[in-house]
Amino acid sequence: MESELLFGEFQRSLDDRYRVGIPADLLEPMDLQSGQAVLAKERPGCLSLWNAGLWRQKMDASIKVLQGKIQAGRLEGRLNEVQQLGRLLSTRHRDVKLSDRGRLLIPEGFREFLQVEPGDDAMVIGAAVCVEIWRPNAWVDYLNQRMPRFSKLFDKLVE
Amino acid sequence: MESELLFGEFQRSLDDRYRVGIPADLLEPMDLQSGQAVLAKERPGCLSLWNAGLWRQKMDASIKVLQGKIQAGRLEGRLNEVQQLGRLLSTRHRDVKLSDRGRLLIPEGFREFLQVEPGDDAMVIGAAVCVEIWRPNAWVDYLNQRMPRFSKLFDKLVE
DNA sequence: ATGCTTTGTGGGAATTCAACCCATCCAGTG
DNA sequence: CACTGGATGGGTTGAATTCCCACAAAGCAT
Repeated sequence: MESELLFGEFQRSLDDRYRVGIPADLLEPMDLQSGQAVLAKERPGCLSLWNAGLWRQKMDASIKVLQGKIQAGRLEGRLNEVQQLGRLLSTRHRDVKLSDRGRLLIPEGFREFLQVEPGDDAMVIGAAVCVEIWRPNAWVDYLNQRMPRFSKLFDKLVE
Repeated sequence: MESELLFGEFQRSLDDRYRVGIPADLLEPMDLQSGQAVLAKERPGCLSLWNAGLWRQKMDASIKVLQGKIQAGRLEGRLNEVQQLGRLLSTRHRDVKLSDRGRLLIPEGFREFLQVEPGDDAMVIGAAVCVEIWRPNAWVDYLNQRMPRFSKLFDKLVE
């Protein structure tokens, strides 16, 4: 299904209406059907943009696991937690449609999460299976914290 | 495949457009196909430049493995980790193409990492399997710190 | 219902930046 | 002392990105 992995780091700026241009290098391999995509809240200062089909796969897999656990009675006493999870899942993502030349309008509710103002810069990052949009600050913080463990993670996934 | 090892230490200056000339003594043995190369962030103050083919041996092979695993669905439940790895891979290296007489344009994002301003000097070092570009400061610091252990390392690798 | 305001979309103009190419400068050499 | 090859600087072109404005759609108040 999805063949190409997404890589690359780009600096982009938001225009006065909270739009970012997604670079062609990342947009093409994403292979969006008429611009249909899913935008998700990843962590404060970071959003992720998914091919709608791939997102569905990802969600289905998680939901299947959850369903299995419920049926096995393993979450018996924790139904309220499941309910809470369901609630969070609802706000965590939203369908979006990229306009003409691959421009993404960051919707209300996601702007605050990303903590950006119109005109601010943003980093657009290829994250193998999706594209991420970072507040520059959050990005460098993340790198400083996470880069040291890079090779361990790399080995784990490749071996 | 690659036979010649790269050695030599050269001082070069960045012009006002962030270009460095790679000395012919290093460029020739690198044997780049139409200037195709890979630039990687080695450590703050140091970038490394690789023959694209050699880099592929080093890294792309692993990425192919990863890609294969994903397509086989073997990382279905671990997309998070793949995503995380992808992120880190994205900042770490970048395809570059050396222009006319082996001049390298240091791309946005690598300039800050190397901590250079236009017009600054840089050291261009043959590191056996690749060429490194150092901020002069970082280079002497590294030498001061590392040189004492040089002979031990030398013996270890040669014996 | 109508007009005003806010928000999203499209696209053109302006600007920035890298690729390309050539000119100059300098050192080493015959 | 002219010549050669490498290093550096700079102009021009062309593409990509940003800035900005006009238009459309939706929401709100009168």
